[in-house]
Amino acid sequence: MPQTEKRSYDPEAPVDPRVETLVNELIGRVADKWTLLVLEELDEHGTCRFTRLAQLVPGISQKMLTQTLRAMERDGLVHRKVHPVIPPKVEYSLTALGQSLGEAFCGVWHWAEAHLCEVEAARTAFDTRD
Amino acid sequence: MPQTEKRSYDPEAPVDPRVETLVNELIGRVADKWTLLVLEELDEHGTCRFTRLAQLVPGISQKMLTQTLRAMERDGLVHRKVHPVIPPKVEYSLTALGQSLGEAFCGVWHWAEAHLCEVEAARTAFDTRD
DNA sequence: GCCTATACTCTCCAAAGGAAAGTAGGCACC
DNA sequence: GGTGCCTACTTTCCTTTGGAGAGTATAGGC
Repeated sequence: MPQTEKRSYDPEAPVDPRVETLVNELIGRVADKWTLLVLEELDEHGTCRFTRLAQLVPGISQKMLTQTLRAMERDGLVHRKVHPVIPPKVEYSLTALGQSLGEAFCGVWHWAEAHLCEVEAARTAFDTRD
Repeated sequence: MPQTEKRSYDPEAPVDPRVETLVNELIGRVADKWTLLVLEELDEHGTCRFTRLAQLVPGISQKMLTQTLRAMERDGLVHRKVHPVIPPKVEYSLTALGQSLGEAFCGVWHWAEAHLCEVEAARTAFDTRD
């Protein structure tokens, strides 16, 4: 079966190559393991503080959490609210843009839940075959 | 505004923590920059050979292309057809599972195209503010 | 004076990733 | 018969990224 259509959206797209490059860069930036996991926890739990997020995201190091949050803030995905108190209090929350990305990734979570067994079956088949 | 619902799908989910862990692992595996880019090119161009993919995916090294394709094959996302001829000929194509993942990521491509300008604006704002 | 709590920041080391050269093996050309 | 080509990888070497754990600054409580 050949491709019936190139993509399921935007069928008449000639797509400017510069735009395609930029989109590829953005995907490379945003399709990061930690970004995705942080996005999900913020989407699920709402506003969170640093240490809460560190507990929620399984296996992330403090360094990566800081870096990921900074990058997401730079991209306009999260809002960082600093309360100037002692001890320091910083709250992170999703912006509207971040929430829209979360919704866009919804389909992927769905897919992962739905096809978990298939993937595992494919893995064991691959491992035993070789 | 508090969270009106925890996720936009599966509102009554208590979600087995073991499943959640597995899903997280799978997301971490699949939400990789190179996996995503390879998936898109295979989705867009259909069956491709190794060197063709290397040209299509901007900036990938041969080692990463090999590793990514192997991992995707192991996960049942791509099919690897070897023609025993000289010079060697190997064709890669998406399986049904791979195509379903491509469709799931559709929303993310959509999002990236739609919000590119917002992200760039947020970046320049962040960079000049600091 | 000392301890605590918080959000980082720094240092050191291991793992991942990129560039470029090497490999296998039949085939065409000289 | 030797040389080089073609493709899909490997291998090697080196840079960058990422993780573990300790350190920093600050003010209030004991």
